[in-house]
Amino acid sequence: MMARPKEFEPDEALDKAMHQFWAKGYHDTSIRDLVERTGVNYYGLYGEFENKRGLFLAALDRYRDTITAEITGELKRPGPALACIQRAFDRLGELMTTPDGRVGCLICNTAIEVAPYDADAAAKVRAHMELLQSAFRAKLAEGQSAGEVAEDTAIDALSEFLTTTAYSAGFLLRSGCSDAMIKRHIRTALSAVR
Amino acid sequence: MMARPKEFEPDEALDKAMHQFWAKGYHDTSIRDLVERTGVNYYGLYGEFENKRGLFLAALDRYRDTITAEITGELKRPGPALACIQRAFDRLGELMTTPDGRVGCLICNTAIEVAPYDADAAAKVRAHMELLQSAFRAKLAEGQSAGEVAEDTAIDALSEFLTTTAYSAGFLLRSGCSDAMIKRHIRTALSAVR
DNA sequence: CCCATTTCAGAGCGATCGATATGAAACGGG
DNA sequence: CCCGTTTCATATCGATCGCTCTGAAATGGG
Repeated sequence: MMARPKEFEPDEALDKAMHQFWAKGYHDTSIRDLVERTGVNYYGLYGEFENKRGLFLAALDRYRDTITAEITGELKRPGPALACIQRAFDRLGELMTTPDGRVGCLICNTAIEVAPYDADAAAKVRAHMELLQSAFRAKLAEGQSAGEVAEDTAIDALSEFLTTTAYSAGFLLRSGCSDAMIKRHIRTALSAVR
Repeated sequence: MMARPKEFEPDEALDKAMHQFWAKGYHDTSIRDLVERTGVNYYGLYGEFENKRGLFLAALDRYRDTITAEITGELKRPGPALACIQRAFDRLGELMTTPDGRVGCLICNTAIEVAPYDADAAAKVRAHMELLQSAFRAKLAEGQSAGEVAEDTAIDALSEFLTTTAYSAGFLLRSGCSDAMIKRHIRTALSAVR
């Protein structure tokens, strides 16, 4: 039997909630904020997700599947490894400013604010880092077999460094550092690997 | 005329409050938490500092004057610039783990959690970055006139990069990254400048 | 030895938190 | 065209928030 239909699209709602958490963090975002921003009422939110924390954890997954996917997408495109990696960092820089402002990276923010006291959030942060690292690693390995990355390059260490550098960029951007400063930081950091 | 004496030392109380904010962040620390941790009651806290936010801002200053002073102190000691800078990073790594755990850097945490929505906190974060940068810059200039740092080294750019790298370390430590991983990150980053 | 003054300990304030309960509204099946 | 079911919109819950107020306790001066 049919009944009254939902008036919201779960993915759209989750996307809006994600942006709210992204901009304001976990503790400074209230359920009322989420109801306002998503346009979904309490019943809908609590029915779709278990509670505030469940919605937050789902938002972290949504971030991985949309925002982070843009970064790893750049790394999966064909072409020279170094140029590709540079484009990934460029894209990263673009994605960290939204209509809400210079919000940085949701995973970075979560790592600082929530992860130390929430094992599930911490696990998602860690998984996210490994996802990013494996994307860098794959591209470097591809570049190596194509002969454009030196045979003796330590790919594991390098992909790890690229990952930590990407996270640093997210942190610095939200910190209020200028785009120019961040660009300099990344350029200097990447110069260590060429 | 005299009256009942205070039963707490303002600096001690501020120090304990600082550690609470350092570990738990601003929004997840309640006044009751602060009363418990400092051993100072509401009347004392609100008399000494204006309110929760005032106490927090005072804690940021306290952090600069105690913790950060340890880092800049290393940079002010005589000796070869590079070795000195390395020691400063070592000290930094030590200071970011406290009895509360791997708490990272209070200024980094504040930059992420509070600064985007609190102009005063943001100003303190910025001032802190410049403090650190000028300490690096002074040491590099000293090393340059001593002939151990190349004459054509761009000291401004380098001190800026050392600063952003130091902040990155604070971020990575709280993120749950292993000490080994952070050490590798710093070593790789610093290799860019030698 | 009382008194004015300050601090202490904690009760209590209105506001807001996350979460739930309630009644009206929107459907399709019989 | 009502009925069962689900969602919508919102009132409401107990708990906790930042903060203030209240009486008791602790001081030194007169």
